[in-house]
Amino acid sequence: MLKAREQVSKATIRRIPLYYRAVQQLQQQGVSRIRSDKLSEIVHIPSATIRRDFSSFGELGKSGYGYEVTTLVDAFGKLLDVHSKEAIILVGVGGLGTALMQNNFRRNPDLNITMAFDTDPAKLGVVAGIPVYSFATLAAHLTPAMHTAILAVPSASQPAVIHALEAAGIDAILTFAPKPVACAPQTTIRYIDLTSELQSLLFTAHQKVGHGAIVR
Amino acid sequence: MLKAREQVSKATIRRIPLYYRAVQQLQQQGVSRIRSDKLSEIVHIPSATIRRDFSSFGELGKSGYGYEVTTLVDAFGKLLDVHSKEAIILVGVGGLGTALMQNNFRRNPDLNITMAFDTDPAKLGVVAGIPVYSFATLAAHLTPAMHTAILAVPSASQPAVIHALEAAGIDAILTFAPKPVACAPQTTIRYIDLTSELQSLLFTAHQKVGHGAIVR
DNA sequence: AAATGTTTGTTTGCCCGTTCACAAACAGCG
DNA sequence: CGCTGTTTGTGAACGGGCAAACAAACATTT
Ligand SMILES: NC(=O)c1ccc[n+]([C@@H]2O[C@H](COP(=O)([O-])OP(=O)(O)OC[C@H]3O[C@@H](n4cnc5c(N)ncnc54)[C@H](O)[C@@H]3O)[C@@H](O)[C@H]2O)c1
Ligand SMILES: NC(=O)c1ccc[n+]([C@@H]2O[C@H](COP(=O)([O-])OP(=O)(O)OC[C@H]3O[C@@H](n4cnc5c(N)ncnc54)[C@H](O)[C@@H]3O)[C@@H](O)[C@H]2O)c1
Repeated sequence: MLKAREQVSKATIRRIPLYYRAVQQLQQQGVSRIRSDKLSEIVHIPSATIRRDFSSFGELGKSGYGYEVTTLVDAFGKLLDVHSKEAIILVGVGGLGTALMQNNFRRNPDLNITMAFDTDPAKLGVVAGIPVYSFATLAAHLTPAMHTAILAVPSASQPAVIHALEAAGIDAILTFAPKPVACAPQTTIRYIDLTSELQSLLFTAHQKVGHGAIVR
Repeated sequence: MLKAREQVSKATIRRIPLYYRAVQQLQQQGVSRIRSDKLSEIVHIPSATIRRDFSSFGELGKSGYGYEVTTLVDAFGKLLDVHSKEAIILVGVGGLGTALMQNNFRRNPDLNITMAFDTDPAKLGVVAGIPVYSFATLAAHLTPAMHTAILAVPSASQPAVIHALEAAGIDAILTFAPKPVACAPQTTIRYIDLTSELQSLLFTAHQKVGHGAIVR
């Protein structure tokens, strides 16, 4: 059973999606049970860490046996709230935004970009089956059930866009523009900073004398 | 002066690009000196952390005065090896790959995608001024100076692609396909897992009762 | 030149996350 | 049913990074 809301560490939270993806794949392959050391080889995470992570959600496994795959799929699916579909909006239908719309997390039925917005009139219309509206009509198109936005706008536009999104009720934002923005207390922003990732990767790769590494 | 290669923590390394971007911007704005507490407001990193990070590269600042902006720009530029241009190759000219080529880190003159590869004959040619070659001709086009690759291929193709890249002398890889791959010891792989980022963002946003957060 | 005020670099303690290692719990089997 | 072998869940030790706080170092002012 799932534990009552205790305290799930941030590091663990970031690994849940990896676990979920792995056990889903196992289920599709017809594997019905899995041991922590075997799962470790698949996800490249130490088995001790896996067991500690899993135990923070309750007693999911059985000693001397392992974990029932369906138990894990159910548990993580519940945690990630897979069955209540997330209606995600996208702002900025440029190169990156278009790629995201075409892909649209198609492997994950719960994640769905349902509409997009742009200021450039040339971008309005339909892309990959998803409507693109004028950014000026943001408030008119949002429903109260929409909490989540992906941003692929230029850095310079970002503060104004975030401000408008917060006013429209969005409180979870994933953005590709690295400009730090002061946000409202209830808002969570995650930055994906591709340039920084590449630069720090190059730094570690150059600096490295010793052994190889997989960096997350 | 820059310290002899001591020990730079991984957490610090990930922040160098942020610092570099910030001080570059300050320089462009004509600001000639900056204090750690003022810089803190710009990059949203505590001033104590900033000073500790900076001090790991030597004594860059002056007490009772702050930091000379040009000193910082020089120091971080040297650290990130900004003046030796990195020739980066891209594999997988799909939606994401095309977006990366069009952008091509244009703000950073040192980062340059110089050629791309794909298996689909329809993708070959030139995109955004960058030649796209058949993936079968990878070895023929690479020069010994090329260490770095960005991957935007489907997860299923990834292991084979990484294997071929390693054989061709690539040892730093940034990839968007989340499938974990066992790599050679000298290779560094950084995964950008957009689906995981989004899912764990949703988890934290839902779980949150208290105050807002910026998550990196 | 001395006095004052400011800001750095670093020392210290703390917290979070990882890893080790083992007792307890269970499966499998005779 | 008892015995053996296996694997979990977790207490304990460890390590790394963060934040507070302060002495030393420098700028500035008188
Ligand atoms: N594509 C890359 O390789 C890459 C790499 C690093 C960082 N990024 C960052 O990702 C973001 C998007 O990149 P891109 O390549 O798609 O850029 P892009 O220029 O192709 O697209 C930006 C889009 O945002 C729209 N836009 C501008 N202001 C807007 C506003 N106020 N409201 C709504 N829409 C607005 C533009 O009309 C355009 O369609 C940028 O911040 C960029 O710095 C991209
Ligand atoms: N675009 C997104 O929103 C998004 C989101 C999450 C994850 N991803 C991941 O990023 C990666 C790329 O995404 P995309 O949307 O650009 O996919 P895409 O299907 O548009 O492009 C993939 C490209 O790789 C090429 N390719 C396939 N096998 C190859 C091989 N062996 N060697 C060289 N090239 C090969 C294909 O011809 C195609 O051009 C995928 O792994 C995807 O899972 C993308």
